[in-house]
Amino acid sequence: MTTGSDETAPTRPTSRDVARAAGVSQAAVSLVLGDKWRGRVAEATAERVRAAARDLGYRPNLAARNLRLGRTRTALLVVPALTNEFFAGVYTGAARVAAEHGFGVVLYPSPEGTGPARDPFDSARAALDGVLASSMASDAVAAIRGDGLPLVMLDSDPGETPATGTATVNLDIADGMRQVTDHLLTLGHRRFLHLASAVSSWTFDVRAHELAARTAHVPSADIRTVRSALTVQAARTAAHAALTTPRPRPTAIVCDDDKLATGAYKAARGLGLRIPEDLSVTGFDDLSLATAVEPELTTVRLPAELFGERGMAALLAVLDGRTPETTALPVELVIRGSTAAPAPPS
Amino acid sequence: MTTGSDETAPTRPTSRDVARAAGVSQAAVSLVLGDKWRGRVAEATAERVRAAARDLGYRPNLAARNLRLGRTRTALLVVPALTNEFFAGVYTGAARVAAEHGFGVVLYPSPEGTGPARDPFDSARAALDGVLASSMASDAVAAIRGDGLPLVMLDSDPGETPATGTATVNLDIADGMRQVTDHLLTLGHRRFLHLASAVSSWTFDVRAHELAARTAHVPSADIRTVRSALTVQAARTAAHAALTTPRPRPTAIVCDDDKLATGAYKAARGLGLRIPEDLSVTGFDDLSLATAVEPELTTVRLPAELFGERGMAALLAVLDGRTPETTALPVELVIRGSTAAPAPPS
DNA sequence: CCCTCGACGTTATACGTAAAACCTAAAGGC
DNA sequence: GCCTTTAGGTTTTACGTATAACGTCGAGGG
Repeated sequence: MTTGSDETAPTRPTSRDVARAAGVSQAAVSLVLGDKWRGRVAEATAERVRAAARDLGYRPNLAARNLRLGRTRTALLVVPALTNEFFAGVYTGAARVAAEHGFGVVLYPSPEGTGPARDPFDSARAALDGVLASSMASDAVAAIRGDGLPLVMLDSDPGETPATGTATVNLDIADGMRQVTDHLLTLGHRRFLHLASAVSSWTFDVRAHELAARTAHVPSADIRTVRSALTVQAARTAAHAALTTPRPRPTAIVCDDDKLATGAYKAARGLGLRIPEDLSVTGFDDLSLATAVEPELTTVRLPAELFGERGMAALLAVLDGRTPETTALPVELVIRGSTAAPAPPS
Repeated sequence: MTTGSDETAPTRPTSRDVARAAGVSQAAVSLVLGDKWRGRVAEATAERVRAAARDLGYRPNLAARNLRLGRTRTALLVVPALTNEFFAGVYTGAARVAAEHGFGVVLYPSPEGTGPARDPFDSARAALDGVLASSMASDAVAAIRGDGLPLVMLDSDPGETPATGTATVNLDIADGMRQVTDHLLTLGHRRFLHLASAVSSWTFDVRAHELAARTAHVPSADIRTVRSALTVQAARTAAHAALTTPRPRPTAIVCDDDKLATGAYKAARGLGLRIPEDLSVTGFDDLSLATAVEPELTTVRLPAELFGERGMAALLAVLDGRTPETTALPVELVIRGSTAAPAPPS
């Protein structure tokens, strides 16, 4: 029924309404409310304007302001999944820095897995000034590149920075993996299973590369790799399959993130293996999951909020025409109960 | 250095540029690209326009469109925390329905805990048509109410629907809690610990009320309540404190959500209590955490995506001037390994 | 006494789009 | 032959804001 339309359309007041109420011109309202009235409008008049705005419940029309200014002071943060605590931290940091500069941050969780939806980015697109995107959400990023928006990639390959208006911010993933590998090597482990992410991106490629490089000059070191989707269930299945092949069983499972490690826990339990006596397990990210499982997980802590802060700072720099300096943020190995020396080959 | 400004400002092409390139008026471009050209523009001309738009890489200016149309086709989803898988599901459902109607959804994670930041909503505000808000993010909602935006509350008290342009969508939390309570009562439990959320909102109040109501007519039934922030660590501390008081130990812990239940697990383990032999534990939400812990958790599964779909449908109805019908969506008890009959009082 | 200058505003304009109102020419009806 | 209709567009306007450009009035200086 589109018939019943009330006549008193309660349309939101505009700056012109405020002007009428205060007995001034619309321009004066804009000056006062935009805090640019010093030496242009008398204090008494300004107060009258503010009072009128308050009375009418005036809220500026964002669309009009954005159109006039040619910018929106809004940035998009593209994340691979909403459930990831790590990206929650990234958001928090990014939002804080953005707010300090009068910017807002809007989230776009890239639809996972199910192939590229028809223009996966378009529906979420608010009017944006720039984009901060995780390298893990690569399918969504492609659509964004075409829009010519300033773009800062999170944890993408710093070597290739093709387009202008594009920058990269990184965590020192390589060093994190180095610390994990050295820790396990020092404990005496030689046979590794690498439970890797099925989605390929720089941040995961680095892990594999560093694990291989670090063990390359260790005699008798052996690495097997198995890939899995980034869920506990998928990891459990993948780990179970890998642990039941006839080959000599690995003494340590190195996982690309904590969810995968939790899957490894469940697979090990299912096979009657004790952690860490029969099998050491390491994770990556240090999510709350890492301390929820038993035993608590040895993993690599990432400075998520700082990462978000740096990313947003880089984006603001790009928007400002400056070139952001790019550094890799340090990460930290957290040793807990899931790693120990392997049982001697009896 | 704001001195170096390049002269070839690569400004985005407008519909007027497209018009020039295609040799038509700007209005014709708008008609063609807006798919309203049937019987108004010749097919050949339309094709010329589309080609020009493609060549120039034309993207319509959202701010201008929003201003012109007076609406943005964008809704805000206010969630209490980004890490919550439940709200990830809600988002997925809401985004799907929104997309079917040409709407986009933007997320606003209400800053948790640390008191109301200065206008917590303002910084994230894109130009919005309406808001979908969790009742758990109550502080942010207050700011939104003032803006006069159409608002649909998720899991808020359906009894009080004060403002116009406001509706409520609910899950049948009461029934979920009824099922939990009945399950435990049937197993023979009589002494309960209710590990409740420290943040108060309708969705949690219902749990407490139903637990009390359901056990009221059971002789010798006893309930103690302890509140905790919604994190594993806080829950562990709270549960530990409650389990070490001199009073007779409860045989079952009923938790307001799965995170709290995980905290209860850790507290129990720390005290040498076995689950479920010495202590039954129940959760709420059925997050992936529920199957990551050992033993897997008996909990209540919530139809998160359906909830998001219904919420967005209700918001779209309100925006359309219709009155959404309000129903409580069914929930389901999932019985796993964390509940069993209590040990006989030997 | 004229000119300048600062204080206090106002008027006018542009941002890019959508759509209502308008125009023109050719085809068709009677 | 004149009137109507229809296809195929164009001209114009409005959305609400920010700001550059422009007035105006009184005080003060020379």
